[in-house]
Amino acid sequence: MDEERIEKLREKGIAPTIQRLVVLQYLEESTTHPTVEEIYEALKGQYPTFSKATVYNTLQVLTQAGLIQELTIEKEKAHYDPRPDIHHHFFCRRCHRIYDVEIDCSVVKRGMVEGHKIEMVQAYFYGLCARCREEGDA
Amino acid sequence: MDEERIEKLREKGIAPTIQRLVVLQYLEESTTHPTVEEIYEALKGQYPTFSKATVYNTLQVLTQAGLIQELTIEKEKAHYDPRPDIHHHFFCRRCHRIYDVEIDCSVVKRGMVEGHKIEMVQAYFYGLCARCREEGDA
DNA sequence: TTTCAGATTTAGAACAAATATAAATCAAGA
DNA sequence: TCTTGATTTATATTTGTTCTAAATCTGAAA
Repeated sequence: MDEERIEKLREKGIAPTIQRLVVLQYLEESTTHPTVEEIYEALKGQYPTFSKATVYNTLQVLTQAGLIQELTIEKEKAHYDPRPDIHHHFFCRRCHRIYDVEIDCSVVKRGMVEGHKIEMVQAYFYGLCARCREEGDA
Repeated sequence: MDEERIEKLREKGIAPTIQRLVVLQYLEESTTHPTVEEIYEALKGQYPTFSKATVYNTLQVLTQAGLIQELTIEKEKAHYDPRPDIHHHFFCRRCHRIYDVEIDCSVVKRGMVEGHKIEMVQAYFYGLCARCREEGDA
């Protein structure tokens, strides 16, 4: 069950502690791009002594290892995405949902822009999502 | 001299106070995408009672009016760009300079992605800039 | 087993950017 | 000149994040 995740961490030289496995699992099973707060709130029930500092530590370790990625789509707080590969995101100003968005960008593929070497990309679209557009107006 | 800027603010219904004109002028004459701190430090000398709160207020007013734009390219602090139109940015991990980047993106032009209506776009490239690449290695 | 060393977790303090508040100041019209 | 509303200002507060140091865990060595 956790075997895959354990292996994933081991490959990156990260000790597969319970806390790390639990955070990674939660993130992998989520589709909402949760914040630290949301992850912490969701998990503290199951693991009484679970600390918010651990969530911060773990997300940093996983991000640096390239297993997940951090989104700064909201100025106030970071969101986390279980997919580490380059893809884009849409933020709905009405419902605040964050959607993955697949765009085939030649600049990204080339890995260069105006002489600068691209190592990472974050592209954020803001507006009204399909769901909210159907529901109400504005 | 300030006539243009005064007119710019008036058109948006913003009272052209000295503080606002000064912040806008500083931003328009800069190419570094400065932070609140940098703007405040640069201007407080000339205007003794100038307050950091005013910088925050002013940048918010100008951003909402669509006269400038806010960049969340660094997680810790916001940067400001005198150009309100959609264009992209490159952040150098070595020198921390922020470059404007012009990309002709069909998705942006279309104004839609996967059914979502795009109202704003922020695209950030991270890596090693041309200047730093020439200089040293890594 | 027991001991030890290093890594990890934890709680809480500290920090920094940003926002909120409330008083002071300013500007324009009556 | 007076009044009113907007703006600025200094300061307090909030909030997400990082830092710190003690506690805990884990695995290897004795």
